[in-house]
This record gives sequence, structure tokens and C-alpha cells, in this order.
Amino acid sequence: MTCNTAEINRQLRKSGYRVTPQRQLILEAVCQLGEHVTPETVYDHVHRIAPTLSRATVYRVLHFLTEQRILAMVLMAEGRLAYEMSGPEPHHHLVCRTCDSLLELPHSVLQSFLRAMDTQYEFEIDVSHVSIFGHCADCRNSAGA
Amino acid sequence: MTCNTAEINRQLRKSGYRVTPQRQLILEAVCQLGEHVTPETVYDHVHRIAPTLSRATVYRVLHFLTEQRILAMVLMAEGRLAYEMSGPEPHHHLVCRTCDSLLELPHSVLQSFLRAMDTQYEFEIDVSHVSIFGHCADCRNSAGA
DNA sequence: TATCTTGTTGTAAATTTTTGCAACAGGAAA
DNA sequence: TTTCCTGTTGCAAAAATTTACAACAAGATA
Repeated sequence: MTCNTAEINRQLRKSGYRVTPQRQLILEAVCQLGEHVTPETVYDHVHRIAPTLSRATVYRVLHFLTEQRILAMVLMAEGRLAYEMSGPEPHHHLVCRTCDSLLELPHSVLQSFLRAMDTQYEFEIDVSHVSIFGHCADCRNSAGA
Repeated sequence: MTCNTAEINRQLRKSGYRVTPQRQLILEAVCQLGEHVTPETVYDHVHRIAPTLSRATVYRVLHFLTEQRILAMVLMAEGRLAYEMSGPEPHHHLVCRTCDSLLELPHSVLQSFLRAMDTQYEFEIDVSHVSIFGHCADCRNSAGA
């Protein structure tokens, strides 16, 4: 995932928000750490670079960047939260409740469903990320469920 | 939602688990409190009846009853967790990220999508409850998004 | 009913996440 | 470059959630 800092900074300033070193560090961290990074992972990473950067700020910035649609919130098993860059091409996860594994679900698979929700329910699904819970093939077989 | 205690107790004992007063109280609480009850709400309720019942037990029992498919975990806005009885007729929620409101989504609407996931991805979606996040009609209009 | 096995609970501490508030610092404007 | 407004941060405390462990108790068995 590319992390177009210049463009993002412009967007933030335009909306009246500020570009701080903390926000830049945290954004970079999520960008580098990959697909579903937890607040604690982010904290560990940035704290090594900026020891005074606090946990509270990590939580606040992750939340803030999610509101700005720059990050996307990812729901993992058991309701645990993670974050990742909100790319232009959204993708989604099938989350196995048994083994916690994530299966990628292409956006196209959801398209018709999204459209139906929009027209029938006037509900605009937040496609930056959708998580659906269940049980993957491996766990279904081994559990004999 | 009916709370068939006798049947549930039988099921638990059959699986080698125990039926304790704490579990019964917590289950009754969720049953009475309705559709998306938080751990704190449950604690407040049962603590009035059994003051020694601890928060830890509330969390453990909610988690346990969810594993047993007696309760269903409901994901609210911002990743907050709630629980409700896992009825024989599952229903689902469209969760508005802006105003936190819940819109009921009949199970039938999901049917074809579920079947497609099952056959194409060998992934069995946990239909006890599905939460999908987005923005409801009211918020879409007022926000002018 | 008494006994025994082991699943459960309460307590307290650890962890994780949120929040109030005073000090700080972006960045627009002069 | 200096000033000023107000958005942000760090700190510390509060709140929410999880975990280790010893004491307890459900319920099967005799």
C-alpha cells in the first residue's frame, strides 16, 4: 500500500485539521506494518522512534484518521479492532471465528449486494472495509461441525 | 425473545458444562434486557440481584454463552460489543456509523449471498448475527455526503 | 447422602482503551 | 518573522476488559 503523504496532508489542512509529527508517524506506521495492525503494534513501532508519543495519542489518531477515511477499521475475531490503509480499491475479509484466519474477499463479489442495500434500504454500506464472520473450510472439516 | 431455560440447561450439562446461579442470572438478564445489551448493562442488572457476582464473571459468561451459540455477539458502531439471545430466526443489523442507529435486516435478504459464499469460498458465514456498517438514509441526507 | 472430580467463581492485578485538562504547537494572517 | 487562535498532545486518572490462581461448588458416582 502506497502512502501518499503529500496528498493526505493537503486534505487534512483543507479540512481545518493539523498535520503533526505524531499523526505522520502513526500513519506511516500503519502503512508499513501492513494489513491489520493493532493499536498496540502501532504504539510499539512509533514509540521506538518517538519515545514521548503516548498511547492515548495512538488511539486518538487511529480513530481520527478513520473518521477522515484515510484509515479503515478492521474487525477481527472476538470483536478486536485493527486498522489498515483505506485504499482506493477496497477489499474485505471473511474472518474465521475458530482459527482467526482472514480470507480476502474481492470487492466485486459484494457489488450486487451493496447495490441492493442501497436501493432497497437507503443504506449506504461503508465499503472501506467489510468483515464477515464464520468458519473457514479447514475448521469446518476438522471440527466435524 | 423466549428464554427456554430448561432446554438450555440440559444442553449445557450434556456438553459437560455446569449450570450455575451466575450463568442463569446472566442469561435471564440478556433475555429480559432485549436486543443489544452491553456487558455493563448486564452487570448493573445482575449485581442488583446478586451483589457478589463479579464483573469478570459477567464477561466470562457472556463469552462462554456466545461460544455455546446460546447468545450472539452483536457488533455496534466503533467496534463496541453487545450481546443478545441467539434466536432460531436470525436477524441482522445495518449499523449507522454516524448516529449509531440499528436497522433490522431480515435474514432472507442475505440468503443468496450466504449461499454464494458457502459454495464459492467454502466459508460458512455465522448467521447467528451479521452486522454491516455504513450510513443510514437520515444521516446521508443531513450530512450532504 | 457422602465423596470426589473438575468446571467455575471471586479477588486482585494486569492490560487495554477512554477521557479531562493544562500546556503546547500548527499554520493562517499581519 | 511575529502574533494569535484553536486544534492536539502528554499526563494521569478513570473506565473497560482480561487473566492467574486458590477456594468453591455442580453434579456424577457409589
